[in-house]
Amino acid sequence: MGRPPCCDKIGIKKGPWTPEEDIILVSYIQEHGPGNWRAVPTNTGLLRCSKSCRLRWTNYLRPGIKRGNFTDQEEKMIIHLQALLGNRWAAIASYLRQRTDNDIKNYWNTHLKKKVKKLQLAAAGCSEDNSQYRDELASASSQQISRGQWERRLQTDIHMAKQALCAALSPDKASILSELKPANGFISYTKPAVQAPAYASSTENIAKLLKGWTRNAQKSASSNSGVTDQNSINNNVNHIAGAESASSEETPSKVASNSTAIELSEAFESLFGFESFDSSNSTDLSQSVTPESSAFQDYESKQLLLDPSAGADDDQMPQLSLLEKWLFDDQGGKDYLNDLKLDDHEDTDMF
DNA sequence: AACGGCTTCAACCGCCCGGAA
DNA sequence: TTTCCGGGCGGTTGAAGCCGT
Repeated sequence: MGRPPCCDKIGIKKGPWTPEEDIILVSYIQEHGPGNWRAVPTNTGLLRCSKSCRLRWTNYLRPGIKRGNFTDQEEKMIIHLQALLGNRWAAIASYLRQRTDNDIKNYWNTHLKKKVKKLQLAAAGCSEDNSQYRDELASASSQQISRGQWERRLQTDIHMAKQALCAALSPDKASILSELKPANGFISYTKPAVQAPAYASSTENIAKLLKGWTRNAQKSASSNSGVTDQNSINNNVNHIAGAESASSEETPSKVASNSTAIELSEAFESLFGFESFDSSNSTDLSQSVTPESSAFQDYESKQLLLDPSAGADDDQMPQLSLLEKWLFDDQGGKDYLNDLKLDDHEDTDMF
């Protein structure tokens, strides 16, 4: 039998993506959802390999991506996480929901690596005034302490999160639970107000591209014969934007979920000692901190992309989200902690 | 204005892992 | 059990932009 290869390498285009390709890809994912990347080039006619499509989506077009201008908190977070996890960029990215692993990796390589090196020199006795990051460096570089502290905080905060979830799911909150559960059987922790900007950011990305592209196209109109129909593309973008705004409509279940989502997010927010990195999303659990919740959000995002009203058939859908399963599954939590447990530690005074 | 070195970051490459056949 | 493939990940590359001379 055997499946056909991922891409036949013949006629596969490489290099920068054009706005037209972006729109085709976004339109396709808008309709079918992310995943099954192998089918994307075939179904869209894009002369790209499936990997390239996936990367373009995950690193650039995916909704909710924040680009450039890393905040101090994000910087500190990355420094901490890099010290803790090493170059596991995907793991680090899962704690910074608006950043991609590629973005973080690039930022580390171009900015933070130098900065940390510089600060290590400073900490070693140079007179240069780097007080802003000196403490940061000290905690990040003293890994024996920080790892232990992190682990303890994780354990405590996971416990807090579990308590919050148990409280939310306890019988006397059954009504909340039932309201929490959207038609597809998944509990939505996502504040509805957040979805719209998330999708919008994708549109904005493309709009920005188009803006630049329009200018470039005037310069080199003859060089690219396949991208002359600006109106159709604009229409396409408008169509996408329209679909996005439609998907952002507040549903009763989502509105009902807000209070519990906030309650849960407070537990999660403490996970790393400071609040959500984007103040506009400070209570958005979907911006929260675990790889598991990341997976959950990806799934939820997919569901929304596929069909905002999808999943009316409860019987065919899992009753617990990945996040819930993780929170309820002690072993899973232990495994996760074991992953983080890089060495023994003696510190005891964190809590 | 022209040139060369430096920096940034999107995209590619190659490896690995898990699941399906 | 083995093989194959899709997807994910980290490392690397190279084009484009920036900056100093």
